[in-house]
Amino acid sequence: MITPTTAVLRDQVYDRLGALIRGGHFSPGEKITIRDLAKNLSMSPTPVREALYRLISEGVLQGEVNRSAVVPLLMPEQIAELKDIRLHIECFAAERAALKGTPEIADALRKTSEKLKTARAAGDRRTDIALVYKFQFELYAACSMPDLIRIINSLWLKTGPYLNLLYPHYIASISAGRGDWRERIASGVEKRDAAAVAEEIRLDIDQALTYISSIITAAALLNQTRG
Amino acid sequence: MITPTTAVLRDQVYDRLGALIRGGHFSPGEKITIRDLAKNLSMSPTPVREALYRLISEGVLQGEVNRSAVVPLLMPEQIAELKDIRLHIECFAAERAALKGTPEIADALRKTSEKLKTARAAGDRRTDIALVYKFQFELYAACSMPDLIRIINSLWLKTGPYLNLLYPHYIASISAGRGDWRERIASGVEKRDAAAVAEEIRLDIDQALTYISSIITAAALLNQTRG
DNA sequence: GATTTAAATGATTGATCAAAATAAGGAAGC
DNA sequence: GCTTCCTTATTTTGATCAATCATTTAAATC
Repeated sequence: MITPTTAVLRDQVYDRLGALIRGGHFSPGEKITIRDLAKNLSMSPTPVREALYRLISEGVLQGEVNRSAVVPLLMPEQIAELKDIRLHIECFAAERAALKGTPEIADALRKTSEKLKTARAAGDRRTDIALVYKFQFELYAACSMPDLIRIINSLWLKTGPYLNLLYPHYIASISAGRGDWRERIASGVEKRDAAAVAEEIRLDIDQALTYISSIITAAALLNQTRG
Repeated sequence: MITPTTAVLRDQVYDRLGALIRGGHFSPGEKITIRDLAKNLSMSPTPVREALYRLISEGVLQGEVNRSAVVPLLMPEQIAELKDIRLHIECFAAERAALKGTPEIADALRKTSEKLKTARAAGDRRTDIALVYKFQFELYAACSMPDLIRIINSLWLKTGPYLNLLYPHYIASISAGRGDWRERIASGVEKRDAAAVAEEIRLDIDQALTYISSIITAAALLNQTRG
């Protein structure tokens, strides 16, 4: 997992918060205050504020001027935008990664995929989500484009708070419907079949974000009815 | 509007630095120190450090731990990566923008293009570069995808320090060779011809960054010879 | 040229300021 | 009498600053 223990406090905060957000530990609409977080992490407010500033500047968190940071409540249109962007950028990264694929990378992907199956079978959602992230970024890292990885990372942080919506129904239906698509990615990397790898990524992003969008829409309708 | 300047100092610093970087006012390899900049801007080091942190986290500036920020010296491979990413993302944005095009947007683009011609004819490089930026982001803004705009903005900041290399030779040869391509973009937006608009953007990015890359390579060879 | 010392510089802290959210109180209206 | 709304005071909280600490660069000395 990508958690380099940097000496610099603000980066530590950024990494830890990022892991929490990616893991779906924050709910949309949740408020994050500098002082509370600083107290929890036993440090002064400054590094915490700097980490939050970075997340806000990336659009991961939302922050009005002189106000707390909040996890954004995304509308279906914003989910659609994220889907659109992720489809283009991640399929691109997946293609490039596949073209530079090696047996070693394919093995690493298979190993991660196996661990993921184990965690999923055990119902360990935390590990599950972490390994989903690990698998995909092991793939993307193969394209050796750090600027691109950074962009994708930021996009994943934006979808992070909504990942919980996928469990358990969507996840179950997917493993029933699409079979072992991570294995197909691994073998695609082995064979350097860029189109096949990109197509698997495309399906994953498309289906997952479509599902999330429908849940959000349904919830909005329900709230409207309630009043 | 009374004060278009953001109330928050760190954002002011970020905006000002960003404008300077985009305008090519910083040279690759140039060092930026917090205290100097803070003194120049008459403020304490804190907001300056936060703005620099943001630029570093975006990959616009380079910063080792506990070291000053420097404008990165890009190798040809890194320019190639930037070109690759920009080609994919900006062509995507251009297509979407064209699909949502209106006569008003086309008019605005034409107006900016005319101003650009005037500045270029007058040899006003500063205005020239600013208007090149304005034109392209007026186009991209039409797609109404704020997350995408943010990504492209960060990519432009990375190429900013190398824009000066395009003047005056490349700029002259382009206006001779490709004619009024910005007018073709404007009319493409009018006709909602996504493919045509994307193709013009593709050519622009491809040619400009290929040129920059060749200049860097040539300069590196020269330095090597000198020893 | 290597080692030690001094200066420069970034990171972190705690204090202070300002703005916003919240709580409290009271007046007006039903 | 009760509620509602507005005003005011208190508290919370973010931004900024200045001081301190730690590290790195440079300067100086041997």
